[in-house]
Amino acid sequence: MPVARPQTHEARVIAHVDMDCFYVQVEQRKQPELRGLPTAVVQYNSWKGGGLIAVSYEARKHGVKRSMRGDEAKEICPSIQLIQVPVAHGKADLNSYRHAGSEVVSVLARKGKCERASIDEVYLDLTDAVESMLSVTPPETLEEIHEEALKSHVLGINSEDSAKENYVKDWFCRNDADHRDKLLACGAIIVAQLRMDVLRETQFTCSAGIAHNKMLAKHASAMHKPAQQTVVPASSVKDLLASLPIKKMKQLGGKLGNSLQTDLGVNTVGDLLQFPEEKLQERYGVNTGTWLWNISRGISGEEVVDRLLPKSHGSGKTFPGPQALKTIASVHHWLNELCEELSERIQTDLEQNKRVAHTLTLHARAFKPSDSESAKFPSKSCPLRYGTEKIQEDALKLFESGLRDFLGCQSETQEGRNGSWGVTGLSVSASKIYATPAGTSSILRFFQSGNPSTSSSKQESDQFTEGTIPLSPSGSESHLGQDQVEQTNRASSILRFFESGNPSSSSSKQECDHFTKATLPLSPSGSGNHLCQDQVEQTNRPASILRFFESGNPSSSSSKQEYVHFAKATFPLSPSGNESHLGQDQVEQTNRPAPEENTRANTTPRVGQVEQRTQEWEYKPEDIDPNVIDELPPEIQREVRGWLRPSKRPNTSKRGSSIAHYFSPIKKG
DNA sequence: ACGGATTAAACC
DNA sequence: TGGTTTAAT
Repeated sequence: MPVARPQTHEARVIAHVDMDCFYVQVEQRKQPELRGLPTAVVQYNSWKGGGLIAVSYEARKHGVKRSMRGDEAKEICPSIQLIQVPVAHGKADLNSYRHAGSEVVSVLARKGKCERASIDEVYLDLTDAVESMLSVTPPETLEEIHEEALKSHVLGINSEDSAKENYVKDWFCRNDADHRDKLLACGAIIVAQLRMDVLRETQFTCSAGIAHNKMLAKHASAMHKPAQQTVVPASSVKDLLASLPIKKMKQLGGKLGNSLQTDLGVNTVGDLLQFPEEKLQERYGVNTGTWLWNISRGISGEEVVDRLLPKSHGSGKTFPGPQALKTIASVHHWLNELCEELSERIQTDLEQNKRVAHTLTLHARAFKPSDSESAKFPSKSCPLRYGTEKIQEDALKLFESGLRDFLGCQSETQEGRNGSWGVTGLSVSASKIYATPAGTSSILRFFQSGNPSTSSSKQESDQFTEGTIPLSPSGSESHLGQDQVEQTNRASSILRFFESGNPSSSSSKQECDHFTKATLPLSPSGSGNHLCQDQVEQTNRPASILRFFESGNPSSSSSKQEYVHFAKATFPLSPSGNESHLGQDQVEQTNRPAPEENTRANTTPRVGQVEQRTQEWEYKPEDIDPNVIDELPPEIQREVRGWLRPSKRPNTSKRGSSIAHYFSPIKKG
């Protein structure tokens, strides 16, 4: 499964950024009075208090863990605040978290290559940014390094707690430093800045790891949480891996890791070192064997790919035990719900990112009387046609087809109650998503209003566009009033401090602390600094990022507002200069390109829509299907002819026509 | 027959 | 290719 990749000769600087209990933070931003309290996000409140999917660090200290039931959590930690995941279409609705994740990506993508690894994690390749920093302002020339960077944990440097800052600073600024260490030091400074940017612009804290490859960075980011960062110098890799349990290594959490333990007696990554590459290869194959040999030495050539958007969208739901669906009608109902959500998501993707999905896939889990365990419900896929109704129709067809396969020649497969098959899980997903050509224009509008043929789908689509679903995080931060200007002025001193350049003067630092304390009371009682307190105890030195949340004096009643305004008002002041007045909606745009970054597209995407820098696919004029062009409205035909060529019509047995299918992507180059 | 809902990617 | 399997969060 893992694939060995050659390592590039040049030393890279890779960061892994991981949001701290992300869903909790999202909910706490919506409801700031929850900040500092033991909090968990829970879904499906009905049964045993629902299942926890995110737990705040305050709650973790009481032993609350993910995948616990709400009831258990209450027993262990009676004061815990349980927040329900929003529900839409009769199922958990993760849109607000997706959106928040996009906000974060928008900030982090400003330096170097950025890969969205999950809803709350990204990898960054900072090699270029570091190289240029090193050539202009290497750490030893900086007259001051920001506190947050100095709070980095650096693996392998020995230090006493009291003097640690100095150790880190010394490590950063050593003249005799290994070149690779200098690279990492710059990386740490850049990452600290990015994390502060994230906090300032989204109100979320995150943790990070900085190392020479993805694997090491990933491990590092988890070592000190929350709101801290960890550096892995090459010299400390060996010790780090020597004691790392094999199952904790990415890709080894499952069967392969088990096999390593039971078959080879390997319990730590270090234990792998004694096996010759050939032995590993003959047991696990060339690829996996080589990969294992490499990772045990901290070698991993896996590249950070520039991808800010997901490659597929899915919507699913389980129907455990007694809830199993036993009639076609009930399957039909839930399929419709799932398809509705999926349709909305791909529609949004189209509108915001100009991407078109090409494949619809249905997965199901089911049981039947006869052979009780082994048989699996087959996945089925087909060309994806835009429009909720079409998706619903196709998904049902796929299900029925799958059910026939599943039941074989078993007797009753028809309407109404049945023998006793039951469906315990359903999901639909959209994949093979390609960017449409950069040129926007009428073709997109055409897509956006659904399918050409049916007027009903157009209606639906319009309806949706008007906002049946909340696409922006409903929450405190979205309303920014007329007093924005005032706030902007007010925040200017903070900006100077936070803004990357030079946190030089000590006066500006003071100003910042003062401001922070005066305006950021997060808890009504005046004891709003639980998070910080906890951290102090735990680490004995609160990161300055945590202090951001500290509230010395919950002074004014308007303080909460001020806080929100602060966060909103400061971000648009990126050094780009062209700050026109933003409407309320556009305030949410956080990812304008930084000035020095010329590699970026010139669009200014919104949050929730994330800019793709590289156009991996393009459409060629030869791409049009002559059978279909006539179905297009005349004014569009001209345009389409410009950049499409005919493609084989997928699966002619499927009736109906999806415009999407007349676009066949051509690999660039 | 509860750790749910997603995502990704390798394999055949 | 589509469909299956593994894995991670």
